Amino acid sequence: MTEQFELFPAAPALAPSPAAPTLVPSPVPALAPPPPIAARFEPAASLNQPQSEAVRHVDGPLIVFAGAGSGKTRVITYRIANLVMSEGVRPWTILAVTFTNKAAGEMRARLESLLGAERTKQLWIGTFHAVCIRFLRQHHAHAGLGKSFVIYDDADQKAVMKRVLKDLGLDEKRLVPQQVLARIHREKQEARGPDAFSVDGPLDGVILRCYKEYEQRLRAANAVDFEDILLHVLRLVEDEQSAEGRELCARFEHVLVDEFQDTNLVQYRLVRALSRARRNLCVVGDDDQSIYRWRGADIRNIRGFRSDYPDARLIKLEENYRSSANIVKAALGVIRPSRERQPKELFTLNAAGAEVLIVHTATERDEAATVVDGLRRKLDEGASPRELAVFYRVHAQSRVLEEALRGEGLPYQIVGGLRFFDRAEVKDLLAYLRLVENPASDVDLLRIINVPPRKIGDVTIERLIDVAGHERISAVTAIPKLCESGTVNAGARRALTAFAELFASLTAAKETAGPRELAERILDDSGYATWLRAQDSVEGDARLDNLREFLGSLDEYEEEALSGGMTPTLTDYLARITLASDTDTLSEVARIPMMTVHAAKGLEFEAVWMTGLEEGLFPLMREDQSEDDQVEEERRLAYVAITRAKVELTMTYAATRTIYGRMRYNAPSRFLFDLPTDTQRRTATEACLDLSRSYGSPSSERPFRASTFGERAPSRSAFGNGERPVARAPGRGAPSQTSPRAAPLGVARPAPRAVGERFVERDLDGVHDSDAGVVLGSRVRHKKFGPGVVVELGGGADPTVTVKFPGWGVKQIKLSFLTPG
DNA sequence: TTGCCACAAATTTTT
DNA sequence: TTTGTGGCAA
Repeated sequence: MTEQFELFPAAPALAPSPAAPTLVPSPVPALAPPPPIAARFEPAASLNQPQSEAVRHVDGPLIVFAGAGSGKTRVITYRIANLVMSEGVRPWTILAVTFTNKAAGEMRARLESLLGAERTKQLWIGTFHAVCIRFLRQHHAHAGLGKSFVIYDDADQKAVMKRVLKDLGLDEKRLVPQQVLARIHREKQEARGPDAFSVDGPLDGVILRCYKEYEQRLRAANAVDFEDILLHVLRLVEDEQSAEGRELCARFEHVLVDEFQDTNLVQYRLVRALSRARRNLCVVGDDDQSIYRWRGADIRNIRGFRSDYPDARLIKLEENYRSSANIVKAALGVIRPSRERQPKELFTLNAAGAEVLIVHTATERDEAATVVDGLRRKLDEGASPRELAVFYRVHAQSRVLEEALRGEGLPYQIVGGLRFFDRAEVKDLLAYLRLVENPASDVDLLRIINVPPRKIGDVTIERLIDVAGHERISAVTAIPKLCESGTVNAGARRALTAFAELFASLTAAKETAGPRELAERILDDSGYATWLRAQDSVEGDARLDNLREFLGSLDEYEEEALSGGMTPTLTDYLARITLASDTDTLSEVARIPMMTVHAAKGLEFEAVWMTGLEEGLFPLMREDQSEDDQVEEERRLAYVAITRAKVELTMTYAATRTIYGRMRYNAPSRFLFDLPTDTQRRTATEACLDLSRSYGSPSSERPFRASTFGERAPSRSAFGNGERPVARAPGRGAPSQTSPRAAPLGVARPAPRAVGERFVERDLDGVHDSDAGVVLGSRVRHKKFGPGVVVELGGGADPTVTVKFPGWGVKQIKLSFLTPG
């Protein structure tokens, strides 16, 4: 089963260390001799025609539309190998930018086997952020930054913004820090500083003030946020006056950008500038897989590339080697309704393979049990856990799935979610470390000045900030001043002095101790470890464990740095982990990966379970944006998810889903209707059938049942062939895919049953809409309020829905008071 | 100043 | 549902 779709022998498994993902190589030795020009580079595996062209086109701009599973990574790595081996391009003049650290690590691993470790080390490979950090460390002065500037992550940024709002006397209720930040980030992603901020909306004036203040505070703290990392470098390379900037732009003979559809304006301008000397810019991407618009990615970069580079060579990779024909067809069915696409058509020569399985389930628990059954079946067939994957749209869905897997004793790993480095105790320790490294960082001081509790209260802290603000000094240096000023009482003064002494001793220790030793001293001397131990609780112990793990990651980092011939420094380590994500650290351990669809980008699995295929959840809907734009991106997201699967794909949805304590009735996702009928097989679980029976037959006179789907779903309804549902007797009609085999019991299930019984092959007509004919967006009518639109679906025996009535506002109404409108 | 309690809110995706 | 926040008493 596996070989059929195997592209090429698996790349040697290079385990990136969990804490410190591989970044870009060590600085290039200026005197490195040019590599010997080897015999013309011939890739071991054969390339198809377009792939080969993309590898060998070496002069001038190039854009490659690489469909899902079309061998994109192979093209990029071979292209680089070809440049170095056949064209004699010096490795350190090649810059390859990827989207994730993981992708960079994989590319590096593959190149090592093609080029050898030495030459690979000299290449510039990394994410935009990783690469720009390196530039920025070199040219920090141009950006007005100190040498050991720190990177503020989301939480830090939020803390800064909270203070800004407070100090500007703004009401936190009216102006949410996160929203102000979101707006500012949008500005920054489009390379607009406060001076270019256009004041249009009513709140814009205030936001501009916040923006200015925020920027100023970051600068004062010698800190940058994620956008700054790129912006500072952009300013440098676009500065014609700067010799450093000109040098940077002249330095690269070839620039390659992977996942180009997900670049934002700043990133695009960056690569334009960095490649302007030779114009050897190669961008690779797929507009159908653009899923990061919400964080500034501009799909026009890829769609409009040729208007900026009219002479660019355009190559399309349209043959999919990864997935079965049925899966490719399903993916095409989902993406085809998309409005604006670059013309291209994915195809495959692979066998049809199994049909895409669609399972209708009763509840999210039932759904989870279904997934568990499927997973177990694959494992019994001999699949390795790492070849399987469970996807969901939002993290909130993961808990129920986790419980189900744990209940059945299946090993799993959540990818993404709460990052290890986001845990409170780890962040505390990090704050100490960063403060020692960079005493100007006030957010870090405020985070830990009273952690563990050392009797420095809010009042004292406020005074401290006042003093710091007045004197225009950092909060740390303000501590002695505050003590001298006599405005605080003796107790507070003692506490402050003790803290200042602690800080001084740690600063002194930094001179001699490495990062690891320093971290340990912090835990001991600050009383943090003692404090946790004294709590004597499960949580406290878990936190101690996490901190131990953190120390372990420091060990690993030090080891790695030393073996690479570099001195481990705190600055370097801190930058690494701020830019690391858990997706980078998908471990080699045999566990079933579970992740959001976003986290799945760029990965592939033998068998995939997509869950929560329901209107409102996938596609996920927010009210504040136009629906069309949202659905377009959700559609691409579904396309990405489907194309991750090589051999088997299962999609599930639940008739009722309890999320955030509220039960909701969801209609099946519109994407299910877009799947070609001849590539799919539909089933429902026993529980689901019970549910539909208890709600009466599909022909009951509940309002809306017939009309609603007609409204939303395409006329080519995949479900509506008019056949009445017929449940087969348990045990008899088990679909061929489910092996008749006893499954262990979860607590929720009453009695042992054969796995096959869960699935009853049948047509779903009527099941999905018999209970809640209303879908999100359904038009309804109320006697008093007139016509309205359903914005939320409620549950219960007498279902209640939330309806927006023009002129009346949003009301919660029992379904029985509404008629179709 | 701390720690507890009650209440409210907010729930996407991440370098 | 969980998580965070604010007020209050000790």
